[in-house]
Amino acid sequence: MTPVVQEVVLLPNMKNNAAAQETRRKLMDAGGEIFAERGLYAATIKQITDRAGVNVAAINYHFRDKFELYAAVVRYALSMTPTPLSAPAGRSPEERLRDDIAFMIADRYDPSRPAWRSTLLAHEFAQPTAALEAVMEELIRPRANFIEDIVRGILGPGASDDDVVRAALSIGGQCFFYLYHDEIIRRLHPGLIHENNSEELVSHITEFSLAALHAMRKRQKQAPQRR
Amino acid sequence: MTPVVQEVVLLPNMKNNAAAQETRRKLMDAGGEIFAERGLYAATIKQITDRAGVNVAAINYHFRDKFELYAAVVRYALSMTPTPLSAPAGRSPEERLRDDIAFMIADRYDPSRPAWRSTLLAHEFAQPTAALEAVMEELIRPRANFIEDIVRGILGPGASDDDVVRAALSIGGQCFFYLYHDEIIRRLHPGLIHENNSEELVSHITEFSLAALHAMRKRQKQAPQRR
Amino acid sequence: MTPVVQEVVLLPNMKNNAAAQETRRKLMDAGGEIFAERGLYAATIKQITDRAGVNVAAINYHFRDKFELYAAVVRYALSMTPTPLSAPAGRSPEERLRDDIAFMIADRYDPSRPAWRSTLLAHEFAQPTAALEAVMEELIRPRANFIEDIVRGILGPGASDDDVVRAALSIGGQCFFYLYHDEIIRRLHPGLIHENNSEELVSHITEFSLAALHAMRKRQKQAPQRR
Amino acid sequence: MTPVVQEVVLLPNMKNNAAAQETRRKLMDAGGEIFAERGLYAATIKQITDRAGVNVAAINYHFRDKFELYAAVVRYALSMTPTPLSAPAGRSPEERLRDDIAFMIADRYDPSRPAWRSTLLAHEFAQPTAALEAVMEELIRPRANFIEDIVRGILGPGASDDDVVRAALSIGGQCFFYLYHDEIIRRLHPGLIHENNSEELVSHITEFSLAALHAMRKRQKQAPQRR
DNA sequence: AATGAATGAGCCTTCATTCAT
DNA sequence: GATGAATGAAGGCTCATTCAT
Repeated sequence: MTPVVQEVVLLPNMKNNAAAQETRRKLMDAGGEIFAERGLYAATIKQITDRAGVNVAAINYHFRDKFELYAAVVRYALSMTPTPLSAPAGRSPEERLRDDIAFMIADRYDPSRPAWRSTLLAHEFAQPTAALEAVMEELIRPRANFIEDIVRGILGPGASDDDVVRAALSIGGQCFFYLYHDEIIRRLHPGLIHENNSEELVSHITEFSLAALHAMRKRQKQAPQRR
Repeated sequence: MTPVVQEVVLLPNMKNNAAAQETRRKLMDAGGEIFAERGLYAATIKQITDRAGVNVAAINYHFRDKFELYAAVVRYALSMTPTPLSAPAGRSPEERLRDDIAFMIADRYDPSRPAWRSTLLAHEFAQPTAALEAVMEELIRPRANFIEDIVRGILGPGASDDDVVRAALSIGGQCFFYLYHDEIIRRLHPGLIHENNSEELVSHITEFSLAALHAMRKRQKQAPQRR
Repeated sequence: MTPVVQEVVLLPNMKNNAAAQETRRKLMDAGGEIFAERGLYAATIKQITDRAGVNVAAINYHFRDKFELYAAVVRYALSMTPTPLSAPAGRSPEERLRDDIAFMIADRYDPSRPAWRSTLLAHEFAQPTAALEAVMEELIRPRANFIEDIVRGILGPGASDDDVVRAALSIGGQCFFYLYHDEIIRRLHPGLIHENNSEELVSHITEFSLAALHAMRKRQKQAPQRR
Repeated sequence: MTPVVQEVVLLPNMKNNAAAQETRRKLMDAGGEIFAERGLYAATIKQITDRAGVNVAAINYHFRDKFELYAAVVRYALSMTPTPLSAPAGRSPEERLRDDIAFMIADRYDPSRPAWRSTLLAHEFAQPTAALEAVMEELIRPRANFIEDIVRGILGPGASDDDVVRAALSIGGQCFFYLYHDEIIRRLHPGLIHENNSEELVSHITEFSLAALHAMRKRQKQAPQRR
C-alpha cells in the first residue's frame, strides 16, 4: 500500500518554489477544513485565506479560482488516502478482508492525517462536481476492485459476477456508513464509536461479512446449477 | 405504516386559503427539486420561484426566508416517506426483515413520490442543518429501532446491546448505500441497478444479512460467556 | 426629420411601470454622462448609480449588467439624435446640403439634448463595441446616404460611384471633425468655436464643399470620357 | 523631414544598458499593440508583459507604473511619426499640399511602421490623457501650421485668419477621417480603401481641397471689402 | 536587471430580503 | 394574497503594484 503521489498542477509562469509550495499547501489545508465544514458553495474564499493566513488574491495566483482550489483540495485529500495495492503473500482472503477493513477504519481516524478528508468526500458524494471522477478512479474503484477480488476468492469460481458485486457492495456499504456518515451513527448511538473500540468495530464488520459470504458459498454448492 | 401528518406551520396574518396552500405546495415542490439539484447554499430562491411560477416575494410571505423554506421542504419530504410502524401478526423476524428492506427500496423508486427526496436527504446528511434533527427523529431513528427489534428477535436475548446495534447498522448501512448513494453504485457498475431487478437486490441484502445474523446467533450459543 | 422611437428592451418578468421607466431613464442619463466622461472601461457602475441616485443592484435589475447598460445608453443617444429623412420639395441640392450641415451642427450644440452624446459616440468610434453596428445603421449610414444623394444631385449622372462616395466622405469628414473632435479644434484654436458663430462655421463648410463639388462637375464635363 | 528624437526618460538607479533598452523597447512595442487594441483602461499590464515576454514587475522597474508606460508609448508613437518640416525650394503651394497629403496617407499605411499608431492616437483623441498635450504639440499643431501656411499661400494675404484656419481644418478634417477613422469608412464602403488606390485617394482630397481654396480666393477678390 | 510571489484595493455581480402597491 | 421594484450586503475575482531574491 503506497500513497498516490500528488502531482502539483502549476499554472503558467509559476516556478515550483519552496515558498510557493508552502503557500499552496497552507491554502489546501485551510481549504480542506473550510470546504469540509461548509461545503463548496457555503464556504467563502475569505474564510479560507484568513485561516491560511494569506491574501485572497493568493487563490487566484495559485489556483485560478475557487473551483480549481476545491478540485486541488479533493486531489490533495486523495493523495493522503492510501489505497491497498498488494497484500503479503500467504494471507487468506479472510485475513485480507479483515486487514482491509481495519486499514480503512484506521486511516479514517488516523490522527496524523487531517480529519476533514471524509467530510469533504461526503460532500462530494452528495453533490458531485467534476472532481468526483478522480475520487471514483483513484479511491472508490480501486477499493471496490480489491474487495471484489477478496469476495471472489471466498465465493469461488461458481459465483456470478452480480453476486460478487452485490456482496462487495454489502461490505462496502457497511464501511461507507462508518467512514462517511459517522455523524448519523453518533446521533443514533452516542457512545458506540470511541477511540478504543475500533478493534471491535472491525471485528464485527469482518465477521458479519464473512459469515454472510460463507453462507453464500455454501448455498452455491447446494444449488450449483443456479447461476 | 402511515405517513406522518404534515403540520402546516402558518405565519401570523396568514389565512389558510386554498389558493395560499396551493402556492405553498408549488414552492415546496419546486424547492424540493432545486434544493436536491443544487443543495441549500447553491440553490437560489429565484430558481425556485421561477420553477414554481410565482414571485420571489412569495417565499418571504409564506416561509419567512430561504432557510425556513428549506426546513419546510425537508419536513415535506419526511411527510412523504412512510416509516414502518407495525407488521402483521405472525410474521417471523426473518420475514419482517425482508418486508422492511423491500419496503424501503420500493419507496425509494416509487414513481408516485418525488425522486428528489433521497437526494435532498443525502445533502442533509453530508451537511446537516437544524432539519437533521427532524430527519433523525422521524425517519432514521424509527427505522433503526425497527431493525434493531428484528435483529434482537433473531439474535435472541443473549445478544449484547452493542451486538444488536452493530448488526442493525450493518444492515442499515447496506440499505443506506443503495438509498442515498446509488449515484456511486451506478458509476461503479452501470448496469447493476435497473427497474426490474429490485427483487434480486432485496433478496441479496436480506439473505446476506440473515446469514450473518444466524451465524452471530450460533456463535453466541457456542460462547455464551462472551460478552 | 423625425426622431427614432426608442424601443425599450425589457428583461423577463419586468412590467413597463412608470416608476421603473423613471429609474431606467435616470440610469441611462447618468450612464451617458459617466460613460462619456470616462469611457466604458474606466467608468464604474458605482459612479453611475451614485449619480443616478439609485442602488448598484438596480443596474442588474434593469439592464442585467454594465455592458447591457452601455448598449442601452448608446441606443438612447441614437434615439435622441434625429436623422434627416426628407427635405421640403423644391430645395436645390445646394440648399439641402446647407440645411443638412446646419442641422447637424445645431443638433450637436442643442442645449435641449444632452451634451454627452457626441463624446459617447467618439468613444464608440475609437473603441467599437457591438453597439457600433447600431450607430452605423441608424446614424452614420442614413446620413452618408443622404449626403451621397445630394452629392450625386450636384455632380450629375456622369460622376462615378467612387467619386460620389469620396466627395461625400470629404464633406462628412469635415463635419465629423467638428462634431466629434471639437476638443482638438479648441486646443488648436481656442477662440474659433463659440456659441455665436455656428452660422459662419456652417457657411464655411457648405461653401468649401460646394465649390469643390462644382469644380468636380465642371472637370467632368471637360473630360467626359474619363470615368 | 526628420523624426522627432525620442528622449529616453530614465528612472533613478537605472543603468542605460543595452539589455535594459531592449526590454524597454519590447514593452513599448507590446504596449502599443495592446493599448491600441483595448485602450488604456481595458488593457492590463499582464497582457502587455505577456506579449513582450517579460515579467510584470518589469513595468514598474522601467516605467514606474502603467500610466507612465502609456505616456511613453504615446511618445514612442510620436517619435515614429515624422512631421513635415521643410519642402524643396520651388514647389508651389498646390504641389506642397499634394505632397503633404500623400505623405500623411503613405505614413499611415507604411508597413515599416507599426499599424497601432493611429489606433492608439484615436483612443487618445476620444479620451485625452496628459499625453494629449505632447500629441498636440509634436504632431497636430506642426501639421496644422504647415497646412495653414499652404492655405495662406493659396488664399493670399487678403484672407482673414479665421478663413485660413477654417480652410485648414476642412482639409485636416478630411485627412483625419481617413487617418484615424478608416474603420468607419470600411464599414460604410468595404471596397473603397485598398492598398492600390491611395493615389486616387490623395488626388481626390487634393483636388477637392484645391478647388475649394481656389474658389475661396476668387470670391475674396470679388468682394475684397469683406473681412 | 529581472523575476516569482504576494498583496490591498476595488469592481462587477449576485442574492436574499423588503417595500409599496 | 401577490407582485414588480428596490436595496444593502457580501462574494468572487481582477488588477496594478510591491517585495524579496
